Amino acid sequence: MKTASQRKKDPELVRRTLLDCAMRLALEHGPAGITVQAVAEASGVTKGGLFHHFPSKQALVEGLFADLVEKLDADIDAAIAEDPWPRGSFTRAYVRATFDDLPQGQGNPAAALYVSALAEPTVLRMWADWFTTRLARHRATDDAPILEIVRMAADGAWLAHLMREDGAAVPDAAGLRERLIAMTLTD
Amino acid sequence: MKTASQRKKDPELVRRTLLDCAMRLALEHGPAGITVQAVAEASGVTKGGLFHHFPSKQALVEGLFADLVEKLDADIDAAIAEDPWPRGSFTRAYVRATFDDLPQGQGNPAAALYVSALAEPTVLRMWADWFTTRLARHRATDDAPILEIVRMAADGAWLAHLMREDGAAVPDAAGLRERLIAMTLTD
DNA sequence: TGAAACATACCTTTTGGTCGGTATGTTGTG
DNA sequence: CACAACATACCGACCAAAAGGTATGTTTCA
Repeated sequence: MKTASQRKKDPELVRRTLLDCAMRLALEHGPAGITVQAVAEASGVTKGGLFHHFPSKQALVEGLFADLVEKLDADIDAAIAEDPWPRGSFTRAYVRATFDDLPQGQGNPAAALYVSALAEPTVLRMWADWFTTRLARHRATDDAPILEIVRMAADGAWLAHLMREDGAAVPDAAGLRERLIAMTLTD
Repeated sequence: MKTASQRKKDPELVRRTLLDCAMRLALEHGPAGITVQAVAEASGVTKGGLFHHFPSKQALVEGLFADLVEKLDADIDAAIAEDPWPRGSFTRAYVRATFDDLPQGQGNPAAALYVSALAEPTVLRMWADWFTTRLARHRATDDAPILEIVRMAADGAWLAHLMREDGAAVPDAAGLRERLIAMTLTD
């Protein structure tokens, strides 16, 4: 059986390319930058090709969102698994997942998450649902008000990162990260 | 001289109505909801009328942003004036301005600020400029890392508020507010 | 009366989306 | 193994609607 990369047509790769380009466009030009034309063109595919993979633009945005959430989920779970201290483990993982993606040159999944969510009201509700679900799961270890503040500060961090049009990282992001993590341990 | 409210035609009021409706639409349907057609219609004015007040859509969004920033500036300055303690006074004012607008039924200026900024890249830069300017002005009193964290947490607060499609307030927003303000004083 | 404050009508481009066709695979059958 | 039969992946042209914007009226106030 040939691997996907050896075949001439590789729909899985095209799909991923479409999602990647959609994310790039969202980060570069805001939510309005996600147009089927632009995404298809950037992916080297025609509009018809795009609509073969995603039945509508909303499905595309939802697919992008699902993709990013999946990655975020994996990152968080991995970070929790490595954390020996139960209390605040989810909050620390959330902070780590947010900041680790931050300085990467062109791709900031956490920021793209919000940008895509703001593009479609449907996705905004999906985002809210993910949050409440995940919070409920870790209520036993991450219910303290201080931890909530830390998580909100992490959100504010990539928001600040969004405002820098040049890819310049937030000054002393690493120090900020450590400080936030430390706040989850002094409880 | 008649006051504005007594005259039949009141361009100043129309202008404000346009900006208010633009904000409402941005909060309800995201950045994409702010179209000249929708804004004009919601304001009881035709497109031509809107283009009389704002030469372009970008000018409208920039006007909305300027309006919100002006209000935010006033709120912050007022809060600082009432604050007897210099250290962290700006951060406390920022927290207060953010949270006081939060539970209001339909208008959340802080959230609208970001939503409008995301609509046009130009406005995003204006937003960043305002932030750096304001930060530079209060560097003497609000430069501590803890204060930065508090401000970022405030940003995260209205972000959480954005996700609740129903106007329901964030649970225990008041408690959160007090806790954040307390954090600026334990330095 | 003349300038400001609007309305009406129209234009261009872009938007998301459809539809028929074609090339490329995959699968079943002798 | 070969070859039909089918399914998948994609292209290209077209479409109706909505987008932002303009040009020319008509009304209202000072």
